Amino acid sequence: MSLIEVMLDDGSVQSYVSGITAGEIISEQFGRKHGCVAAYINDEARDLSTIIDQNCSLRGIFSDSDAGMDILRHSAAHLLAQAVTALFPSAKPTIGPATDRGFYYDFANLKIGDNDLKVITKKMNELSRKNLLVERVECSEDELQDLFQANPFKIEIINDKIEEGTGSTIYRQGEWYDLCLGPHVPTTSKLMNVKLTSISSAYWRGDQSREPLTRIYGIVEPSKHALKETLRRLDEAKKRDHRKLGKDLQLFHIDESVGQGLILWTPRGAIIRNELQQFISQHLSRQGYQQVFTPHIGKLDLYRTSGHFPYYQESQYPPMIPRDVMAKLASEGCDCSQLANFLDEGQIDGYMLKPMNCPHHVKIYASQARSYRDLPLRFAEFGTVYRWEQTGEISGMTRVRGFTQDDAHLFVTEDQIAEEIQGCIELVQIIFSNLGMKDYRVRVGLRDPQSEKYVGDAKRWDLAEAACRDAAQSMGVQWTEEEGEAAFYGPKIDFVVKDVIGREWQLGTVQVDYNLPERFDLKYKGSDGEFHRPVMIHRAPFGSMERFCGVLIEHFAGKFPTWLSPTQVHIVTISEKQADFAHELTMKMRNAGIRVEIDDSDATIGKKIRTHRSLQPAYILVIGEEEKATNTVSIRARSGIQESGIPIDDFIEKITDEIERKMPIPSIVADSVEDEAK
RNA sequence: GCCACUGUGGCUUAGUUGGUAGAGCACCUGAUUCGUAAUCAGGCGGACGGGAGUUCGAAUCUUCCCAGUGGCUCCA
Repeated sequence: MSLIEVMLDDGSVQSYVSGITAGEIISEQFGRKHGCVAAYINDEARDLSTIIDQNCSLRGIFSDSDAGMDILRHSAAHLLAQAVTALFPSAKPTIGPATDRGFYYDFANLKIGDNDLKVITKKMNELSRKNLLVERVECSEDELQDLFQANPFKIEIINDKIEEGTGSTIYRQGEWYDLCLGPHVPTTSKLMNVKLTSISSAYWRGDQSREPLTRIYGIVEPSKHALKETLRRLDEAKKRDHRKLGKDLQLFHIDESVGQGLILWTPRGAIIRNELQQFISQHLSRQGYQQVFTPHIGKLDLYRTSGHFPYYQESQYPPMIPRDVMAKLASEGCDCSQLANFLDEGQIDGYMLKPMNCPHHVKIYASQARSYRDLPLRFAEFGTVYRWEQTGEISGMTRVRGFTQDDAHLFVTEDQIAEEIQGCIELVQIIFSNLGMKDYRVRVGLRDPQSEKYVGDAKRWDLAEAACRDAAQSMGVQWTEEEGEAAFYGPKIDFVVKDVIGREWQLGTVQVDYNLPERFDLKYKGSDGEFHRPVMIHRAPFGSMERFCGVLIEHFAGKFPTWLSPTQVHIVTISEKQADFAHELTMKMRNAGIRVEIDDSDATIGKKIRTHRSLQPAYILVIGEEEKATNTVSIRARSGIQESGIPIDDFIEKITDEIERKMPIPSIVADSVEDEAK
């Protein structure tokens, strides 16, 4: 019996009898309830059942770490597949990875509904309770072929992923086994606290031409308490979903008779949008932007030149063709496919809802002879664009078919690019920091070298991509490069944030474009007397007003800073006797530029508070006999904290200051304490 | 676009095996004038997303369309 030396994670080196398992060492170290799911052996993640027979380092992987949760989730996916195949023997498991919030498993040949989730969960719990040992088994390729012969998906993985003649491992729990590299939790009892959340679909290997699969999503936590907590958090997140809050707070409306993905900004929402636009406009004039206005439509030929119509037809609203042209075509017996051909070939022209503002701005540039002395030229417009998004993709305000970009196009010389990108990024950062949006990532979107969808030559692309990289680098924040995330005309720097349910949305964006100037043959006269080609920079710090507001609603959970609150102050009276005083007060505050709403109805004060707080004004002022007598107000913050006897002028001065300084949190009265309705 | 699920008055929602819809909030009216999360009473309002079908009879079954939700794919 030989001894081996193991270095533990506290740095100490202990001797053990060779042949001990990793799990046994961990149990010695942390006790039996160690909450450990696997271990790093020489920094490699392995099962707790791994036998230690030589000197090594050993570090437990606990379920409170990302790596630990990953293993727990992956194991839960196995348990899910075990339960599903037990209940639906014809279902064929394909793959089942962990995600950063839970896990899923994709099955072929499985048709289930929501009700089945309960049954499957029950089965999972039952299997979990059996405390099945999760065993790793090394198999040769032939053995694998044999074990999975009934499952063509697994066979495909074996054939594709496993090197000829090397074999791999399976994990076995009870009767069930799956092709897997592991590691996994030691027993199924670790997987008691699971919840299956939804059913959806996917395609085998993400390829629409391959088999459709049924995907089951779930979450798992190490303890009952943690599961409950996670479910509660998910529930909380749902409450701040902008689609719900948008309705509750009367910020926007989507009406099916207007159209899918078309936002109707209701008065309260319009205020928020307007404030944001005014806010950015200040910075635009400071940075030397010039405002322009352009129409919502343009001729097809314009978009033929820009490349939008030929390359992105399927994501645009269909063209509008003049009536007389239609009538003539009809009388000639023209069918739809001929019509499409005529449109493609440019034999007939029509109009299109603009998918982007740039062609219009390009035409403004081209409307005059430009000299290098004019550059950079910066044309800004809150321009509304229309895009034919796929039906299944449209969602709330974040993915829509008509939206307003806080757009601008900068026409610059090559050596102005870097500085101008800097200015654009500064705008985004001003917005984000002002609104306290810290949780975002920066992505430099590059072209996918495999794809044909991009316009322009490679040399230009290289230059533009280099410019974006340099700009990102000089920002001093973390950024990543992603191939295939470029616009079709150029690379870009995107600011990406997550919504409450974890979906990522691109907000601010800065894009470098060598192509449109080329396509439209834009020029400026240089100091050398020769014509040169300007470079365009597209940028939208908010991205789209719709998407930005959607994300912002969730960011603030509907509790906007005072300057953005649709109504900043709600005045409620205790009784009819203070009505006159309250109206005077309202007028006084409105004259000071404060958005005030008044309620002098005969409802009880409790009722009024309840009604008005649901609209989340920054402050509610309660006006009773005392306030009237002393010319003061009683302030109630969203937190429920109140302060009485504040002189009116005092309050007006403070709130005006708060609004002007765009304070992120109303702070005349403490807003920090939450007393959520039960 | 694909897969699954959902769709009842402005909002939230009940509606068992098919027999022509119940409620709360909101709204209106009356009473009440009451100090900080819902005063009391009465009333208006829906043929159940839309069309077609099965049936003596459908919100409840079938089918097509529309919209929403969760995903997939796609996102200039």
